[in-house]
Amino acid sequence: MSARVVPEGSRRRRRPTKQGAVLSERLIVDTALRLVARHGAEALSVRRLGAALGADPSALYRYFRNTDALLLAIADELVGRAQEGWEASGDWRTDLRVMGLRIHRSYLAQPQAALLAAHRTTGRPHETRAVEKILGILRDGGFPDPLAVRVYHAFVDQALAFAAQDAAAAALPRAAGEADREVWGKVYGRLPAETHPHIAATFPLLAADMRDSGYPFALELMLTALETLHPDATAGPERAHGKKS
Amino acid sequence: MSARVVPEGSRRRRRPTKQGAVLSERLIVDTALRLVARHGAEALSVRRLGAALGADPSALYRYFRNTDALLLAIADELVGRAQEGWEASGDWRTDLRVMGLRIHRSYLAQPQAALLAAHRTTGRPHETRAVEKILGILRDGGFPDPLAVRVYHAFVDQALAFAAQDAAAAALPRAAGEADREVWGKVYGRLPAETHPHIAATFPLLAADMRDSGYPFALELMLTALETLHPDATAGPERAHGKKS
DNA sequence: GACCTTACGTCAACACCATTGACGTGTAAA
DNA sequence: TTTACACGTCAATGGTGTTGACGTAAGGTC
Repeated sequence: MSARVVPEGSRRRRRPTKQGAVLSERLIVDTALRLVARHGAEALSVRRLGAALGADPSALYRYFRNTDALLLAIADELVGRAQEGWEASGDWRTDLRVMGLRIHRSYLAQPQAALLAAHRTTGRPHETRAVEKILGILRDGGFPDPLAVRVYHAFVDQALAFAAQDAAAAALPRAAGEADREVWGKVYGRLPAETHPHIAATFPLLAADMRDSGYPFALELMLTALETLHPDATAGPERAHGKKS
Repeated sequence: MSARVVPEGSRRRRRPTKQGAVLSERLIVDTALRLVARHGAEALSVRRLGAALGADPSALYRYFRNTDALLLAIADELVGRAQEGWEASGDWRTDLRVMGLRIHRSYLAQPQAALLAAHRTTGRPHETRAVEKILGILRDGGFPDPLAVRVYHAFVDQALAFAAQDAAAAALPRAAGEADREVWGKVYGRLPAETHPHIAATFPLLAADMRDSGYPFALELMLTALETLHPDATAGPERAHGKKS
């Protein structure tokens, strides 16, 4: 047994592999992300990652305790990427909308890792920074603390839940994903009006709508509702007052 | 190769296994659910399920083309359980609310299985019936078809996404789950106001709110927004100042 | 420049996984 | 009673994550 993993900070010996690669936590995470992006979620296995790195698969265990630890490292990277370059506009509607879509998009870019990350609380720097930002949008936007907190919770959970949901669809093995999509034509398209009148009546609309994620519309609905809950609900929309943060 | 699976309707020979079990689609799904409930999602493998049934693992392939088909059958069972005994009240707000909470609850009752199932489109009987019901609530409630379809999509995805999200938290290995919950006290509770002013200012509220699911509030927000979008919105609740989309 | 310690890449093995083709038994229909 | 074939079983294939043992070469020390 023994502790095979040496913490990244105290690494000193950097021995190249037989094929000449010099491994590092960073290189492994990046290679994994490239592998998934290029060949799909099911291509991410220890053996394949080893091959892509030009190293023996078991070498990875010198850097990560197990594949779970590797996926978490990848996930943390995603949280960071979602915030990269974001700046507050000062209008809470805009800021929430952009932040929600950013989270959703960034997770979708790496479905496999997203699935693992979306329901964990890591407490790592990227995550706390994101929490701080969203709370800031709401409090600076004029929501009183108790409401801001409830809204924060619903907003974040919804973004993460949809991200995971859509990521799961994207991470499905090719065959299973196609099967799911075919169900719409093969099953729902052929339900008779006698037994399923509502489906039969709206089928073309349904089939078209279900192709995309439901998140953008769900997000708009949430923003609409927040408009009515906001303390100055009577005031107009566009009013970028002084900002903060 | 060849078609090993005989459709459930036309089964005739029921030969007991060596250990005396008489297999059926129903028995297999029920056993799988029991297995998952008892030993966690990772205990669900063809081999273990075979053992639990008292049959050779490969016997399952006489009933399901592959493990994916089995998963879909499990998923549909959960959908069915969510609808059991439901009756329309005639008020679309009430009906949507009840339906959403039912789905959420039914999935949470089997967190491990829910995780495997919440992301799939099965096209099976229970699922189509649920789709028909929800579409019916919206169309009978007065939403015009194009809007009804969009709302249906957002509503269902929201319910399933939150269900999966909360199921995931409930299904986490005990150690990992506790670790995640501790993060709130150990990390978020100790962030200094200088670097994370918003978190520091609202921490007690945050820690309390994050203990429960965000779904009920998110669902209310969606219903509030739908009130605004509904054709006879003018009568609506107080401060819905003619927002349109 | 020689020596020592040990990090870390490699190898081989283990236990598990899903899936499939061939086989033969016993059931149910004729 | 006979016959056909449904379906449970067996064995094999090629995948997976993970680990213990091993040796080599890198880095620090003198």
